[in-house]
Amino acid sequence: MADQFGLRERKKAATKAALSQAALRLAVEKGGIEAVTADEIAAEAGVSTRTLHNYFPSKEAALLHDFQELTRQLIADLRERVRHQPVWDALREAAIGLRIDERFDLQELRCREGLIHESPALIKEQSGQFMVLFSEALDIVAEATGTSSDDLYPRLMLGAALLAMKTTNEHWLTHPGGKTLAEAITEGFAVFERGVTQPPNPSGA
Amino acid sequence: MADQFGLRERKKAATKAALSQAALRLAVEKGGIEAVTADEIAAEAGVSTRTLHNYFPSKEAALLHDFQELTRQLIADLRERVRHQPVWDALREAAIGLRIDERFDLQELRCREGLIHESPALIKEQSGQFMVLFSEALDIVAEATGTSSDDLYPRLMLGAALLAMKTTNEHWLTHPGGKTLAEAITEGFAVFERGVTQPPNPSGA
DNA sequence: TGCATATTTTCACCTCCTGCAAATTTTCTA
DNA sequence: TAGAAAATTTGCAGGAGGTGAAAATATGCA
Repeated sequence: MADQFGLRERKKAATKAALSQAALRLAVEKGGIEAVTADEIAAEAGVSTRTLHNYFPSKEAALLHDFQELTRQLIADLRERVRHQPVWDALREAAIGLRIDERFDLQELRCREGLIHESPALIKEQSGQFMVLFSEALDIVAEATGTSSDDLYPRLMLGAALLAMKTTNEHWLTHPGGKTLAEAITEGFAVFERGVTQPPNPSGA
Repeated sequence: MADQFGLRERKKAATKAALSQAALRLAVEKGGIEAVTADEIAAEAGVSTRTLHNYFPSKEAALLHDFQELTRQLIADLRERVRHQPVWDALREAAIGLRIDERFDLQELRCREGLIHESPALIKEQSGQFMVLFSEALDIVAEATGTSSDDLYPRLMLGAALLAMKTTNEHWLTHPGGKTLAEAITEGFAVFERGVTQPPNPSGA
């Protein structure tokens, strides 16, 4: 944990990013991650295959590196927010607070989204990461609501929040309808606030 | 599609079941699916390794065979129900209609649940299957609500329903609190009907 | 029964991923 | 700054997963 910004840590971060970029580049080029081997990705990034697997457990994980990073931030932010906010608000604002629209290249995100959508392996990897996120966040949510992580309610609430976040992000990315991402997320969460059986509000898509 | 009940089809179903059972048995025995090889499962079921992969793409898929079957039934049932029911009700009643509590051995389900919970590979496999289920059901939901499957709302509603189904099933299985499964599912769905920010009703867990 | 069809098996092959130890690089310290 | 100490990268070997193709076997039907 020390050395947060030492040269060593920065080089490692750079290598990770290079591997992730290489995976994305090659996958787009060849029309699917399954058409790319781990060897090719490593070569493209200028490291050995073994090094790729030192950083990532699989080529799919390499491609999803940014998401991994986002979940880390989400968890950290959430942990702070629940100290002075109702959990649901904390979840929504933490989702908005990621500022995906401002911090990432949308073209690149859309590429990745397309690749994921087409690849069973990537879908599984992403889903797996979401489950990890769910587990970690569940402890936070349960504690913040004074319930147990064994209870049904915190699971449903957290699940709804992650669902809203993922769904609205993807939808906004592929169907940008003049709204900002923050607005889209807010609307997505609102659906669960007023009850899913309530018809969507007039201004919503 | 012909020969629905021919000897051939029944033998294939039996082999599939045998493989699935073998996978479960061995995984429980060795304390995790990762401790079991595809070869062992095939041997236990009395077929060649290649045959295992003719039936299932992976040993994880073999272990989750029952769930695969359940999703097929859910889709079929849902397709019928939306013809004469509001979508949300159709989703809830289709979930209840699976009658998991009556048709499966609970001990066995709990074993599987435990194995899944412990294994990243199984979590991914199950999540992947859920995404397939989501895709197929989405077309049904979108059409039934007169919306497009590109729209945000049907995705959120369906997602909420699947989340409620999965979460309540798991919770009921591991924390049977005197309620029937149908009651538990109904309560899970109710959370999304009244809005997740509403406190759980007095009688709920 | 004997032919047509479907299933199972064998086999070769590629890729993924991990452990381990050697080699290399970076950092620290005297 | 030289050299020790620590961390990173690499090569290598090997187990396991998974697929294509063709041979072998089993099944269904006229």
